[in-house]
Amino acid sequence: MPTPDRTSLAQIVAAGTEILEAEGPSGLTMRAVADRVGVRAPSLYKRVRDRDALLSLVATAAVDELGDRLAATDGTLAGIARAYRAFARERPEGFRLLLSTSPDADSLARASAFVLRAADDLVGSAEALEAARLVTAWATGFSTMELAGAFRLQGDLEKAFEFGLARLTRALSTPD
Amino acid sequence: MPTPDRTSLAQIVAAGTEILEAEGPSGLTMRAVADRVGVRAPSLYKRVRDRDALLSLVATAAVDELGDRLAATDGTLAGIARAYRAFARERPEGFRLLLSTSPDADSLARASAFVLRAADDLVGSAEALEAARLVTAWATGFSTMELAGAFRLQGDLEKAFEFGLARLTRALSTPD
DNA sequence: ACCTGAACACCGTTCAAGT
DNA sequence: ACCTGAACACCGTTCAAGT
Repeated sequence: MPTPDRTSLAQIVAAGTEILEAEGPSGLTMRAVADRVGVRAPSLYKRVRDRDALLSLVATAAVDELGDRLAATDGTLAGIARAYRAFARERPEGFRLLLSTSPDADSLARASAFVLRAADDLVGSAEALEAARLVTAWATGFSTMELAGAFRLQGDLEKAFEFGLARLTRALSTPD
Repeated sequence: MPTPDRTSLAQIVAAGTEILEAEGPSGLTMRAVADRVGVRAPSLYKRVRDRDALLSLVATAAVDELGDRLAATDGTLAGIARAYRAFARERPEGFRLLLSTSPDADSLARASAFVLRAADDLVGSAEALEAARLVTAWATGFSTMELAGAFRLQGDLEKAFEFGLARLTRALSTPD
């Protein structure tokens, strides 16, 4: 005797995303997700293998959102870097999750492609990959440390970000 | 009637560090730590407020070890960056923990001072802080992404690291 | 075919009772 | 003064039983 579906995978991932951002990773329990979508915890296992798989899906959703934001920039390295940092500040838990969990490879590749294209425009194809990695690593580390409160020494964080961006852009646009 | 101490805070932190590196953060349970030091879990609460406090102590021990490694370099930005990455590769869980937990401020300041001094030698005191943040953010992001397996595109990671280091060093040694 | 209650093996943490 | 067993409120997950 079939039963009508009372939830869906998309609804579960959306609930997971909202709970993650509101309560942090430890608040993202199977029971909390189930509560939010209106079923009991065991029912989630019909759509998701286990909690780790749910975290991966939430991480993938975060990368997809990041990709959307990068797509909406002007396509320069500076625009991309600023959008990247803005995402980290507005979605701190999603940002941290995507660094600690492996999101879907295609979603990751899509977001990476924007950085790669911007790097290619600036330095040419021979060094595009290395240049993209330089900028991505810097923006990732800057955002990670900013979220962790690791910049304890005094000084203006905006200034530090723009300083880094200016120096990186100049370093990449000067050949050799 | 006093009882002889059966463990110590140092022993608990050391056990936590070993378990973290061997089993990951989810394996670092109060019962696992208690087992390793030879007491029952409730006894740990005589020396540590709760599991979060223990994680902070383990994170601080990791920063201290990082500080020791930075102290053993030649003091150039390149030497420091390579030692930083080596630490992340050899102590991946400790490295991740120190980014997600706030370690002791003094320990963090000590490790930061080596980077700040190297930056000062290269760019002078006016821009030393920004330059140190640029290099630290890059090394942090590079290591984070390397550990996360986020560099999925083909290409040599050693080459990407040395490319980044060379460009950063050049960008910082050229004034303006 | 999906949903549920009950159950299991784990957690972190508290606390009264021992020595 | 430290250590312990017992207990509590939580977890993730499984599974037989319902519809």
